[in-house]
Amino acid sequence: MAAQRGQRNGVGGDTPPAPTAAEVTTPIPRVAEVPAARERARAIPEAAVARLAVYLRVLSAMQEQGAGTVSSEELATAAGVNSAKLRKDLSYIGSYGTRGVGYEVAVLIEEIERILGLTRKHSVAVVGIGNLGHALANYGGFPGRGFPVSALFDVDPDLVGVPVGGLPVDHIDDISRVCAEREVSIGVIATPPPAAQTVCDRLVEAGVQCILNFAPVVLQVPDHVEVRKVDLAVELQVLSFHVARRADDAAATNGQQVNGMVVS
Amino acid sequence: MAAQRGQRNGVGGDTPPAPTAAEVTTPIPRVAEVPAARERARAIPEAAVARLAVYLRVLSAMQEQGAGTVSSEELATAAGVNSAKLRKDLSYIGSYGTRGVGYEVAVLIEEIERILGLTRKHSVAVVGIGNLGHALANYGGFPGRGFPVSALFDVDPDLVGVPVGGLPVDHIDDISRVCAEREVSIGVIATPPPAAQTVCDRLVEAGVQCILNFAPVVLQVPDHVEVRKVDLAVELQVLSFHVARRADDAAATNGQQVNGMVVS
DNA sequence: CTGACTTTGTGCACGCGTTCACAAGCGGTA
DNA sequence: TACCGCTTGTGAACGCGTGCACAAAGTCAG
Repeated sequence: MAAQRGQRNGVGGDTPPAPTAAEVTTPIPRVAEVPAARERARAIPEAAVARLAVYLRVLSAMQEQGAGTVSSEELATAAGVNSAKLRKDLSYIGSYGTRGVGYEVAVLIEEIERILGLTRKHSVAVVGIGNLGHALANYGGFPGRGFPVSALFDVDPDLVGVPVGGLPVDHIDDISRVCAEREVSIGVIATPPPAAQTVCDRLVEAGVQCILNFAPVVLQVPDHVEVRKVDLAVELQVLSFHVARRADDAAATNGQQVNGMVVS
Repeated sequence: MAAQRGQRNGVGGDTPPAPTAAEVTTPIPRVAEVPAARERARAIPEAAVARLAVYLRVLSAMQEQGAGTVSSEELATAAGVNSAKLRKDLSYIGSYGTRGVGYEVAVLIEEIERILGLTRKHSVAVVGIGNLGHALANYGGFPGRGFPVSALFDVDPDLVGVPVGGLPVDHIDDISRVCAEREVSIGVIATPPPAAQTVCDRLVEAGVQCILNFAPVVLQVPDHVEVRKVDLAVELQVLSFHVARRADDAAATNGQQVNGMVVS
Protein backbone atom coordinates (compact mmCIF):
# COMPACT_ATOMS: atom_id res chain seq x y z
CA MET A 1 0.00 0.00 0.00
CA ALA A 2 2.95 2.21 0.52
CA ALA A 3 3.61 1.51 -3.10
CA GLN A 4 1.78 4.52 -4.31
CA ARG A 5 3.27 7.86 -4.00
CA GLY A 6 1.27 9.74 -6.51
CA GLN A 7 2.48 12.27 -8.99
CA ARG A 8 1.51 15.85 -8.95
CA ASN A 9 -0.06 17.13 -12.02
CA GLY A 10 -0.91 20.64 -12.89
CA VAL A 11 -4.57 20.04 -12.88
CA GLY A 12 -5.72 16.96 -11.13
CA GLY A 13 -2.83 16.21 -8.90
CA ASP A 14 -2.88 14.51 -5.60
CA THR A 15 -2.98 16.50 -2.48
CA PRO A 16 0.46 16.71 -0.99
CA PRO A 17 1.11 15.08 2.36
CA ALA A 18 0.95 18.48 4.04
CA PRO A 19 3.20 18.46 7.08
CA THR A 20 0.77 20.70 8.93
CA ALA A 21 3.48 21.68 11.34
CA ALA A 22 3.73 25.17 9.98
CA GLU A 23 1.40 27.55 11.71
CA VAL A 24 2.12 30.67 9.78
CA THR A 25 -1.03 32.38 10.86
CA THR A 26 0.40 33.71 14.09
CA PRO A 27 0.05 37.50 14.17
CA ILE A 28 2.94 37.53 16.61
CA PRO A 29 5.95 39.17 14.98
CA ARG A 30 8.47 36.46 14.30
CA VAL A 31 11.84 37.10 15.75
CA ALA A 32 13.00 33.84 14.34
CA GLU A 33 15.77 33.95 11.81
CA VAL A 34 15.95 32.28 8.49
CA PRO A 35 13.70 29.31 9.18
CA ALA A 36 10.80 31.68 8.71
CA ALA A 37 11.48 31.82 5.01
CA ARG A 38 11.83 28.07 4.76
CA GLU A 39 8.73 27.37 6.79
CA ARG A 40 6.86 29.82 4.67
CA ALA A 41 8.10 28.22 1.48
CA ARG A 42 6.98 24.85 2.68
CA ALA A 43 3.51 26.12 3.41
CA ILE A 44 2.83 27.43 -0.07
CA PRO A 45 0.10 25.37 -1.73
CA GLU A 46 1.23 23.65 -4.89
CA ALA A 47 -1.44 25.43 -6.88
CA ALA A 48 -0.16 28.76 -5.66
CA VAL A 49 3.38 27.91 -6.69
CA ALA A 50 2.21 27.25 -10.23
CA ARG A 51 0.43 30.58 -10.26
CA LEU A 52 3.49 32.39 -8.96
CA ALA A 53 5.30 31.21 -12.07
CA VAL A 54 2.58 32.76 -14.16
CA TYR A 55 2.74 36.03 -12.24
CA LEU A 56 6.46 36.06 -12.78
CA ARG A 57 6.05 35.84 -16.52
CA VAL A 58 3.46 38.58 -16.59
CA LEU A 59 5.64 40.78 -14.40
CA SER A 60 8.62 40.27 -16.69
CA ALA A 61 6.55 41.38 -19.64
CA MET A 62 5.41 44.43 -17.69
CA GLN A 63 8.94 45.31 -16.74
CA GLU A 64 10.02 45.17 -20.37
CA GLN A 65 7.31 47.66 -21.10
CA GLY A 66 8.72 49.93 -18.49
CA ALA A 67 6.17 49.51 -15.75
CA GLY A 68 7.41 50.46 -12.30
CA THR A 69 4.53 49.40 -10.13
CA VAL A 70 1.39 47.31 -10.44
CA SER A 71 -1.72 46.99 -8.39
CA SER A 72 -3.03 43.58 -7.48
CA GLU A 73 -6.00 44.28 -9.70
CA GLU A 74 -3.90 44.91 -12.80
CA LEU A 75 -1.64 41.97 -12.24
CA ALA A 76 -4.54 39.68 -11.47
CA THR A 77 -6.35 40.59 -14.65
CA ALA A 78 -3.24 40.05 -16.71
CA ALA A 79 -2.67 36.69 -15.09
CA GLY A 80 -6.25 35.57 -15.43
CA VAL A 81 -7.11 35.25 -11.75
CA ASN A 82 -9.04 37.41 -9.32
CA SER A 83 -7.24 39.94 -7.22
CA ALA A 84 -8.02 38.33 -3.89
CA LYS A 85 -6.38 35.12 -4.92
CA LEU A 86 -3.40 36.98 -6.24
CA ARG A 87 -2.87 38.87 -3.01
CA LYS A 88 -3.24 35.68 -1.03
CA ASP A 89 -0.68 33.98 -3.23
CA LEU A 90 1.74 36.85 -2.82
CA SER A 91 1.18 36.88 0.91
CA TYR A 92 2.63 33.38 1.03
CA ILE A 93 6.01 34.74 0.10
CA GLY A 94 5.90 37.88 2.23
CA SER A 95 4.68 41.46 2.26
CA TYR A 96 6.31 43.36 -0.51
CA GLY A 97 3.50 45.71 -1.49
CA THR A 98 2.76 49.25 -0.45
CA ARG A 99 -0.80 49.90 0.65
CA GLY A 100 -2.52 52.51 -1.39
CA VAL A 101 0.03 52.10 -4.16
CA GLY A 102 0.68 48.55 -5.23
CA TYR A 103 3.73 46.42 -5.85
CA GLU A 104 7.06 47.41 -7.23
CA VAL A 105 7.55 45.24 -10.28
CA ALA A 106 11.27 44.74 -9.83
CA VAL A 107 10.93 43.75 -6.19
CA LEU A 108 8.18 41.29 -6.89
CA ILE A 109 10.14 39.65 -9.69
CA GLU A 110 13.12 39.26 -7.45
CA GLU A 111 11.17 37.77 -4.60
CA ILE A 112 9.24 35.31 -6.74
CA GLU A 113 12.45 34.21 -8.43
CA ARG A 114 14.00 33.67 -5.07
CA ILE A 115 11.12 31.58 -3.80
CA LEU A 116 10.99 29.53 -6.97
CA GLY A 117 14.70 28.93 -6.74
CA LEU A 118 15.44 30.60 -10.04
CA THR A 119 18.48 32.36 -8.70
CA ARG A 120 20.26 29.09 -9.26
CA LYS A 121 20.60 27.50 -12.67
CA HIS A 122 19.00 24.11 -13.04
CA SER A 123 20.58 21.83 -15.58
CA VAL A 124 18.08 19.78 -17.53
CA ALA A 125 18.59 16.39 -19.12
CA VAL A 126 16.25 15.23 -21.87
CA VAL A 127 15.89 11.49 -22.30
CA GLY A 128 14.43 10.15 -25.51
CA ILE A 129 15.33 12.10 -28.61
CA GLY A 130 12.31 11.35 -30.75
CA ASN A 131 9.90 13.93 -32.09
CA LEU A 132 9.20 15.46 -28.75
CA GLY A 133 12.77 15.16 -27.54
CA HIS A 134 13.95 17.03 -30.59
CA ALA A 135 11.43 19.76 -29.99
CA LEU A 136 12.49 20.09 -26.37
CA ALA A 137 16.19 20.10 -27.18
CA ASN A 138 15.66 22.78 -29.78
CA TYR A 139 13.70 24.97 -27.46
CA GLY A 140 17.05 26.60 -26.91
CA GLY A 141 17.83 27.15 -23.28
CA PHE A 142 14.30 26.10 -22.49
CA PRO A 143 11.49 28.48 -21.86
CA GLY A 144 12.07 31.35 -19.53
CA ARG A 145 15.82 30.65 -19.37
CA GLY A 146 17.51 29.49 -16.21
CA PHE A 147 16.98 25.94 -17.37
CA PRO A 148 19.84 25.10 -19.71
CA VAL A 149 19.53 21.75 -21.44
CA SER A 150 22.90 20.24 -20.71
CA ALA A 151 22.44 16.59 -21.58
CA LEU A 152 20.56 14.50 -24.13
CA PHE A 153 20.14 10.74 -24.01
CA ASP A 154 18.82 7.99 -26.24
CA VAL A 155 19.15 4.25 -26.66
CA ASP A 156 19.63 4.42 -30.41
CA PRO A 157 23.38 4.05 -31.16
CA ASP A 158 22.92 5.88 -34.47
CA LEU A 159 21.80 8.92 -32.57
CA VAL A 160 24.69 8.99 -30.12
CA GLY A 161 27.12 11.76 -30.94
CA VAL A 162 24.73 13.50 -33.28
CA PRO A 163 24.26 17.08 -32.17
CA VAL A 164 20.68 18.11 -31.55
CA GLY A 165 20.08 21.73 -30.81
CA GLY A 166 23.82 22.17 -30.55
CA LEU A 167 24.34 19.42 -28.00
CA PRO A 168 25.56 15.92 -28.84
CA VAL A 169 23.41 13.00 -27.77
CA ASP A 170 24.84 10.62 -25.19
CA HIS A 171 23.97 6.99 -24.82
CA ILE A 172 21.57 6.21 -22.08
CA ASP A 173 24.00 3.84 -20.43
CA ASP A 174 26.16 6.82 -19.57
CA ILE A 175 23.31 8.58 -17.87
CA SER A 176 24.66 8.24 -14.38
CA ARG A 177 28.12 9.53 -15.16
CA VAL A 178 27.01 12.36 -17.41
CA CYS A 179 24.32 13.56 -15.04
CA ALA A 180 26.78 13.68 -12.21
CA GLU A 181 29.39 15.51 -14.26
CA ARG A 182 27.01 18.16 -15.48
CA GLU A 183 25.10 18.41 -12.23
CA VAL A 184 21.72 17.69 -13.74
CA SER A 185 18.93 18.51 -11.35
CA ILE A 186 15.89 17.99 -13.57
CA GLY A 187 15.27 15.03 -15.83
CA VAL A 188 12.77 15.15 -18.67
CA ILE A 189 11.37 11.84 -19.89
CA ALA A 190 10.29 11.95 -23.53
CA THR A 191 10.60 8.27 -24.33
CA PRO A 192 8.00 5.80 -25.55
CA PRO A 193 5.81 4.54 -22.69
CA PRO A 194 7.48 1.14 -22.21
CA ALA A 195 10.87 2.70 -21.59
CA ALA A 196 9.69 5.37 -19.17
CA GLN A 197 9.89 3.50 -15.89
CA THR A 198 13.34 2.14 -16.61
CA VAL A 199 14.60 5.55 -17.62
CA CYS A 200 13.05 7.00 -14.51
CA ASP A 201 14.80 4.47 -12.31
CA ARG A 202 18.10 5.29 -13.94
CA LEU A 203 17.60 8.99 -13.48
CA VAL A 204 16.82 8.48 -9.83
CA GLU A 205 19.85 6.27 -9.49
CA ALA A 206 21.89 9.04 -11.08
CA GLY A 207 20.77 11.36 -8.32
CA VAL A 208 18.16 13.34 -10.19
CA GLN A 209 15.42 14.33 -7.77
CA CYS A 210 12.96 16.11 -10.03
CA ILE A 211 11.39 14.60 -13.10
CA LEU A 212 9.13 15.96 -15.77
CA ASN A 213 7.36 13.06 -17.43
CA PHE A 214 5.83 13.27 -20.89
CA ALA A 215 5.28 9.55 -21.23
CA PRO A 216 1.72 8.37 -20.60
CA VAL A 217 2.77 6.14 -17.75
CA VAL A 218 2.30 6.30 -14.00
CA LEU A 219 5.83 6.37 -12.67
CA GLN A 220 6.82 4.70 -9.43
CA VAL A 221 9.42 6.72 -7.58
CA PRO A 222 10.89 6.95 -4.06
CA ASP A 223 9.39 9.51 -1.73
CA HIS A 224 12.21 11.97 -2.09
CA VAL A 225 11.75 12.34 -5.83
CA GLU A 226 9.34 14.87 -7.25
CA VAL A 227 7.47 14.02 -10.42
CA ARG A 228 5.31 16.22 -12.59
CA LYS A 229 3.41 14.81 -15.48
CA VAL A 230 2.41 16.28 -18.81
CA ASP A 231 -0.04 13.95 -20.46
CA LEU A 232 -1.36 14.90 -23.86
CA ALA A 233 -3.82 12.07 -24.03
CA VAL A 234 -5.37 13.08 -20.74
CA GLU A 235 -5.60 16.71 -21.79
CA LEU A 236 -7.33 15.80 -25.01
CA GLN A 237 -9.70 13.45 -23.29
CA VAL A 238 -10.67 16.05 -20.74
CA LEU A 239 -11.43 18.40 -23.59
CA SER A 240 -13.37 15.62 -25.26
CA PHE A 241 -15.41 15.30 -22.10
CA HIS A 242 -16.34 18.94 -22.30
CA VAL A 243 -17.23 18.65 -25.95
CA ALA A 244 -19.54 15.78 -25.13
CA ARG A 245 -21.10 17.54 -22.18
CA ARG A 246 -21.68 20.60 -24.30
CA ALA A 247 -23.19 18.56 -27.11
CA ASP A 248 -25.56 16.91 -24.66
CA ASP A 249 -26.59 20.25 -23.28
CA ALA A 250 -27.24 21.63 -26.72
CA ALA A 251 -29.27 18.61 -27.75
CA ALA A 252 -31.34 18.82 -24.62
CA THR A 253 -31.97 22.53 -24.84
CA ASN A 254 -32.94 22.36 -28.47
CA GLY A 255 -35.11 19.30 -28.43
CA GLN A 256 -36.61 18.60 -25.08
CA GLN A 257 -37.33 20.33 -21.88
CA VAL A 258 -34.33 20.54 -19.67
CA ASN A 259 -34.30 19.75 -16.06
CA GLY A 260 -32.72 22.64 -14.29
CA MET A 261 -32.63 25.23 -17.00
CA VAL A 262 -35.98 26.91 -17.01
CA VAL A 263 -37.12 28.73 -13.94
CA SER A 264 -40.82 28.34 -14.33
CA MET B 1 -27.80 7.70 -7.04
CA ALA B 2 -26.05 10.30 -5.06
CA ALA B 3 -24.75 11.79 -8.25
CA GLN B 4 -28.17 13.02 -9.15
CA ARG B 5 -28.35 15.16 -6.15
CA GLY B 6 -25.93 17.54 -7.74
CA GLN B 7 -28.55 19.46 -9.64
CA ARG B 8 -27.79 23.06 -10.07
CA ASN B 9 -31.05 24.65 -9.22
CA GLY B 10 -30.65 28.28 -8.43
CA VAL B 11 -29.57 28.17 -4.85
CA GLY B 12 -26.86 25.62 -4.53
CA GLY B 13 -25.28 24.03 -1.57
CA ASP B 14 -28.23 22.98 0.46
CA THR B 15 -27.77 19.30 0.92
CA PRO B 16 -31.05 17.52 1.33
CA PRO B 17 -31.53 15.80 4.68
CA ALA B 18 -29.96 12.60 3.43
CA PRO B 19 -32.82 10.38 2.32
CA THR B 20 -32.68 6.82 3.46
CA ALA B 21 -31.00 4.51 1.04
CA ALA B 22 -34.31 3.15 -0.08
CA GLU B 23 -35.76 6.26 -1.62
CA VAL B 24 -32.86 7.59 -3.59
CA THR B 25 -34.50 6.75 -6.85
CA THR B 26 -36.02 9.62 -8.80
CA PRO B 27 -35.07 12.77 -6.96
CA ILE B 28 -37.26 15.28 -8.75
CA PRO B 29 -38.83 13.48 -11.66
CA ARG B 30 -39.51 15.87 -14.42
CA VAL B 31 -37.91 14.29 -17.44
CA ALA B 32 -36.88 10.98 -16.14
CA GLU B 33 -34.62 9.28 -18.66
CA VAL B 34 -31.78 11.04 -20.39
CA PRO B 35 -31.10 13.93 -18.01
CA ALA B 36 -29.76 11.50 -15.46
CA ALA B 37 -26.70 10.80 -17.56
CA ARG B 38 -26.20 14.44 -18.40
CA GLU B 39 -26.63 15.68 -14.89
CA ARG B 40 -24.28 13.02 -13.70
CA ALA B 41 -21.70 14.02 -16.26
CA ARG B 42 -21.95 17.61 -15.22
CA ALA B 43 -21.35 16.75 -11.62
CA ILE B 44 -18.04 15.00 -12.15
CA PRO B 45 -15.20 17.02 -10.66
CA GLU B 46 -12.60 18.08 -13.19
CA ALA B 47 -9.89 16.28 -11.26
CA ALA B 48 -11.89 13.09 -11.42
CA VAL B 49 -12.33 13.42 -15.16
CA ALA B 50 -8.57 13.62 -15.61
CA ARG B 51 -8.15 10.51 -13.49
CA LEU B 52 -10.79 8.66 -15.47
CA ALA B 53 -8.61 9.16 -18.51
CA VAL B 54 -5.74 7.55 -16.65
CA TYR B 55 -7.90 4.63 -15.52
CA LEU B 56 -8.95 4.16 -19.10
CA ARG B 57 -5.38 3.82 -20.25
CA VAL B 58 -4.51 1.35 -17.53
CA LEU B 59 -7.63 -0.65 -18.28
CA SER B 60 -6.77 -0.82 -21.96
CA ALA B 61 -3.35 -2.17 -21.10
CA MET B 62 -4.95 -4.75 -18.83
CA GLN B 63 -7.38 -5.78 -21.50
CA GLU B 64 -4.55 -6.35 -23.95
CA GLN B 65 -3.00 -8.65 -21.41
CA GLY B 66 -6.20 -10.63 -21.31
CA ALA B 67 -7.57 -9.48 -17.98
CA GLY B 68 -11.30 -9.98 -17.61
CA THR B 69 -11.96 -8.32 -14.29
CA VAL B 70 -10.15 -6.01 -11.89
CA SER B 71 -10.67 -5.10 -8.30
CA SER B 72 -10.58 -1.47 -7.27
CA GLU B 73 -7.41 -2.23 -5.36
CA GLU B 74 -5.55 -3.55 -8.40
CA LEU B 75 -6.69 -0.78 -10.67
CA ALA B 76 -5.95 1.87 -8.09
CA THR B 77 -2.41 0.66 -7.54
CA ALA B 78 -1.78 0.56 -11.26
CA ALA B 79 -3.13 4.06 -11.66
CA GLY B 80 -1.25 5.46 -8.71
CA VAL B 81 -4.19 6.44 -6.54
CA ASN B 82 -5.80 4.87 -3.50
CA SER B 83 -8.70 2.54 -3.93
CA ALA B 84 -11.22 4.72 -2.14
CA LYS B 85 -10.64 7.57 -4.51
CA LEU B 86 -10.87 5.25 -7.47
CA ARG B 87 -14.21 3.84 -6.36
CA LYS B 88 -15.50 7.33 -5.71
CA ASP B 89 -14.42 8.40 -9.16
CA LEU B 90 -16.10 5.42 -10.75
CA SER B 91 -19.23 6.04 -8.76
CA TYR B 92 -19.58 9.37 -10.56
CA ILE B 93 -20.28 7.54 -13.78
CA GLY B 94 -22.50 4.84 -12.33
CA SER B 95 -22.40 1.43 -10.67
CA TYR B 96 -20.77 -1.04 -12.96
CA GLY B 97 -18.97 -3.22 -10.45
CA THR B 98 -19.95 -6.47 -8.84
CA ARG B 99 -19.54 -6.63 -5.11
CA GLY B 100 -17.25 -9.38 -4.01
CA VAL B 101 -15.80 -9.63 -7.48
CA GLY B 102 -14.69 -6.35 -9.00
CA TYR B 103 -15.18 -4.61 -12.29
CA GLU B 104 -15.44 -6.14 -15.71
CA VAL B 105 -12.64 -4.55 -17.69
CA ALA B 106 -14.55 -4.35 -20.97
CA VAL B 107 -17.58 -2.75 -19.36
CA LEU B 108 -15.53 -0.19 -17.51
CA ILE B 109 -13.64 0.76 -20.65
CA GLU B 110 -16.87 1.21 -22.52
CA GLU B 111 -18.48 3.35 -19.86
CA ILE B 112 -15.48 5.58 -19.34
CA GLU B 113 -15.16 6.07 -23.07
CA ARG B 114 -18.80 7.00 -23.24
CA ILE B 115 -18.54 9.54 -20.45
CA LEU B 116 -15.38 11.05 -21.90
CA GLY B 117 -17.07 11.33 -25.28
CA LEU B 118 -14.57 9.06 -26.96
CA THR B 119 -17.23 7.23 -28.92
CA ARG B 120 -17.11 10.16 -31.27
CA LYS B 121 -14.01 11.12 -33.20
CA HIS B 122 -12.63 14.55 -32.43
CA SER B 123 -10.75 16.21 -35.23
CA VAL B 124 -7.73 18.14 -34.07
CA ALA B 125 -6.14 21.15 -35.71
CA VAL B 126 -2.57 22.09 -34.86
CA VAL B 127 -1.63 25.73 -35.32
CA GLY B 128 2.04 26.66 -35.48
CA ILE B 129 4.26 24.16 -37.20
CA GLY B 130 7.53 24.85 -35.42
CA ASN B 131 9.45 22.36 -33.36
CA LEU B 132 6.56 21.48 -31.16
CA GLY B 133 4.03 21.60 -33.96
CA HIS B 134 6.09 19.13 -35.93
CA ALA B 135 6.30 16.82 -32.97
CA LEU B 136 2.56 16.99 -32.43
CA ALA B 137 1.76 16.45 -36.09
CA ASN B 138 4.04 13.44 -36.20
CA TYR B 139 2.52 11.89 -33.14
CA GLY B 140 0.44 10.07 -35.72
CA GLY B 141 -3.23 10.00 -34.90
CA PHE B 142 -2.36 11.56 -31.56
CA PRO B 143 -2.00 9.62 -28.40
CA GLY B 144 -4.63 7.09 -27.55
CA ARG B 145 -6.28 7.39 -30.98
CA GLY B 146 -9.73 8.89 -31.44
CA PHE B 147 -8.07 12.23 -32.01
CA PRO B 148 -7.06 12.39 -35.66
CA VAL B 149 -5.01 15.42 -36.59
CA SER B 150 -6.91 16.68 -39.59
CA ALA B 151 -5.52 20.16 -40.11
CA LEU B 152 -2.22 21.99 -39.77
CA PHE B 153 -1.75 25.74 -39.95
CA ASP B 154 1.09 28.21 -40.05
CA VAL B 155 1.73 31.78 -41.14
CA ASP B 156 4.91 30.95 -43.02
CA PRO B 157 4.07 30.81 -46.76
CA ASP B 158 7.06 28.53 -47.35
CA LEU B 159 5.48 25.97 -45.10
CA VAL B 160 2.07 25.99 -46.74
CA GLY B 161 1.52 22.89 -48.83
CA VAL B 162 4.42 21.05 -47.29
CA PRO B 163 3.25 17.76 -45.86
CA VAL B 164 4.05 17.22 -42.19
CA GLY B 165 3.24 13.85 -40.78
CA GLY B 166 1.39 13.09 -43.99
CA LEU B 167 -0.80 16.14 -43.92
CA PRO B 168 -0.17 19.32 -45.92
CA VAL B 169 0.05 22.57 -44.00
CA ASP B 170 -2.62 25.18 -44.67
CA HIS B 171 -2.21 28.90 -44.33
CA ILE B 172 -3.60 30.34 -41.18
CA ASP B 173 -5.86 32.69 -43.12
CA ASP B 174 -7.85 29.67 -44.26
CA ILE B 175 -8.38 28.52 -40.72
CA SER B 176 -12.06 29.30 -40.62
CA ARG B 177 -12.93 27.56 -43.87
CA VAL B 178 -10.73 24.51 -43.28
CA CYS B 179 -11.88 24.00 -39.71
CA ALA B 180 -15.48 24.12 -40.82
CA GLU B 181 -14.89 21.71 -43.69
CA ARG B 182 -13.08 19.15 -41.58
CA GLU B 183 -15.27 19.64 -38.55
CA VAL B 184 -12.44 20.44 -36.20
CA SER B 185 -13.54 20.32 -32.60
CA ILE B 186 -10.23 20.77 -30.82
CA GLY B 187 -7.61 23.37 -31.61
CA VAL B 188 -4.01 23.05 -30.46
CA ILE B 189 -1.97 26.22 -30.21
CA ALA B 190 1.76 25.65 -30.65
CA THR B 191 2.74 29.10 -31.85
CA PRO B 192 5.16 31.60 -30.38
CA PRO B 193 3.62 33.54 -27.48
CA PRO B 194 2.85 36.77 -29.33
CA ALA B 195 0.72 34.99 -31.90
CA ALA B 196 -1.23 32.87 -29.46
CA GLN B 197 -4.10 35.22 -28.63
CA THR B 198 -4.73 36.09 -32.27
CA VAL B 199 -4.71 32.44 -33.26
CA CYS B 200 -7.01 31.69 -30.38
CA ASP B 201 -9.47 34.35 -31.51
CA ARG B 202 -9.46 32.92 -35.01
CA LEU B 203 -10.04 29.43 -33.76
CA VAL B 204 -12.97 30.60 -31.69
CA GLU B 205 -14.30 32.52 -34.67
CA ALA B 206 -13.99 29.32 -36.68
CA GLY B 207 -16.27 27.62 -34.20
CA VAL B 208 -13.71 25.64 -32.25
CA GLN B 209 -14.87 25.35 -28.67
CA CYS B 210 -12.01 23.48 -27.07
CA ILE B 211 -8.42 24.63 -27.10
CA LEU B 212 -5.22 23.08 -25.89
CA ASN B 213 -2.68 25.84 -25.42
CA PHE B 214 1.06 25.23 -25.37
CA ALA B 215 2.00 28.90 -25.61
CA PRO B 216 3.03 30.53 -22.34
CA VAL B 217 0.23 33.06 -22.50
CA VAL B 218 -2.99 33.55 -20.58
CA LEU B 219 -5.65 33.32 -23.24
CA GLN B 220 -8.80 35.40 -23.14
CA VAL B 221 -11.77 33.44 -24.42
CA PRO B 222 -15.57 33.66 -24.29
CA ASP B 223 -17.31 31.66 -21.60
CA HIS B 224 -18.43 28.91 -23.89
CA VAL B 225 -14.90 27.99 -24.91
CA GLU B 226 -12.89 25.52 -22.88
CA VAL B 227 -9.15 26.03 -22.59
CA ARG B 228 -6.54 23.75 -21.15
CA LYS B 229 -2.97 24.86 -20.79
CA VAL B 230 0.31 22.99 -20.98
CA ASP B 231 3.04 25.26 -19.78
CA LEU B 232 6.57 23.92 -19.79
CA ALA B 233 8.03 26.94 -18.08
CA VAL B 234 5.58 26.63 -15.21
CA GLU B 235 6.25 22.92 -14.83
CA LEU B 236 9.98 23.49 -14.69
CA GLN B 237 9.65 26.34 -12.25
CA VAL B 238 7.48 24.29 -9.95
CA LEU B 239 10.13 21.60 -10.00
CA SER B 240 12.71 24.27 -9.36
CA PHE B 241 10.74 25.34 -6.33
CA HIS B 242 10.92 21.83 -4.97
CA VAL B 243 14.64 21.61 -5.64
CA ALA B 244 15.12 24.82 -3.71
CA ARG B 245 12.92 23.72 -0.84
CA ARG B 246 14.77 20.46 -0.64
CA ALA B 247 18.13 22.19 -0.72
CA ASP B 248 17.04 24.49 2.09
CA ASP B 249 15.89 21.56 4.14
CA ALA B 250 19.16 19.77 3.63
CA ALA B 251 21.14 22.86 4.51
CA ALA B 252 19.10 23.41 7.64
CA THR B 253 19.40 19.87 8.88
CA ASN B 254 23.10 19.76 8.14
CA GLY B 255 23.95 22.81 10.12
CA GLN B 256 24.40 26.15 8.47
CA GLN B 257 22.71 28.15 5.81
CA VAL B 258 24.27 28.07 2.39
CA ASN B 259 21.91 30.41 0.70
CA GLY B 260 22.98 33.99 0.39
CA MET B 261 19.94 35.56 1.94
CA VAL B 262 19.70 37.85 4.89
CA VAL B 263 20.87 35.74 7.76
CA SER B 264 21.02 37.02 11.27
C1' DC C 1 -29.97 -22.83 2.37
C1' DT C 2 -26.88 -20.92 5.34
C1' DG C 3 -22.93 -18.72 6.74
C1' DA C 4 -18.39 -16.82 5.87
C1' DC C 5 -15.71 -14.08 3.02
C1' DT C 6 -14.80 -10.56 -0.44
C1' DT C 7 -15.34 -6.20 -2.65
C1' DT C 8 -18.22 -2.47 -3.98
C1' DG C 9 -20.66 1.87 -3.11
C1' DT C 10 -21.16 5.81 -0.21
C1' DG C 11 -22.34 8.70 4.02
C1' DC C 12 -19.54 11.44 6.74
C1' DA C 13 -15.86 14.11 8.50
C1' DC C 14 -11.68 16.47 7.80
C1' DG C 15 -8.60 19.60 5.59
C1' DC C 16 -7.07 22.41 1.89
C1' DG C 17 -7.76 26.07 -1.19
C1' DT C 18 -10.75 29.86 -2.67
C1' DT C 19 -13.41 33.82 -1.80
C1' DC C 20 -15.18 37.51 0.93
C1' DA C 21 -14.94 41.50 3.42
C1' DC C 22 -12.68 44.68 6.17
C1' DA C 23 -9.10 46.66 9.16
C1' DA C 24 -4.54 48.41 8.67
C1' DG C 25 -1.47 51.32 6.44
C1' DC C 26 0.30 54.61 3.09
C1' DG C 27 0.29 58.75 -0.06
C1' DG C 28 -1.73 62.85 -1.37
C1' DT C 29 -4.14 67.14 -0.15
C1' DA C 30 -5.75 71.07 2.40
C1' DT D 1 -1.24 68.03 11.18
C1' DA D 2 -5.46 66.03 10.12
C1' DC D 3 -8.27 64.02 6.78
C1' DC D 4 -9.51 61.23 2.78
C1' DG D 5 -9.24 57.85 -0.62
C1' DC D 6 -6.94 53.94 -2.27
C1' DT D 7 -4.75 49.35 -2.00
C1' DT D 8 -2.70 45.87 0.58
C1' DG D 9 -2.78 42.00 3.79
C1' DT D 10 -5.43 38.63 6.15
C1' DG D 11 -8.93 36.52 9.48
C1' DA D 12 -12.82 33.92 8.73
C1' DA D 13 -16.34 31.51 6.22
C1' DC D 14 -17.40 28.62 2.57
C1' DG D 15 -17.22 24.87 -0.63
C1' DC D 16 -15.06 21.09 -2.72
C1' DG D 17 -12.35 17.12 -2.95
C1' DT D 18 -10.16 13.37 -0.32
C1' DG D 19 -9.93 9.62 2.74
C1' DC D 20 -12.12 6.66 6.15
C1' DA D 21 -14.90 3.18 7.59
C1' DC D 22 -18.79 0.43 7.14
C1' DA D 23 -23.19 -1.40 5.41
C1' DA D 24 -24.94 -3.53 1.33
C1' DA D 25 -24.52 -7.03 -1.86
C1' DG D 26 -22.62 -10.48 -4.22
C1' DT D 27 -19.84 -15.19 -4.50
C1' DC D 28 -18.59 -19.57 -2.97
C1' DA D 29 -18.19 -23.67 -0.02
C1' DG D 30 -20.40 -27.03 2.47
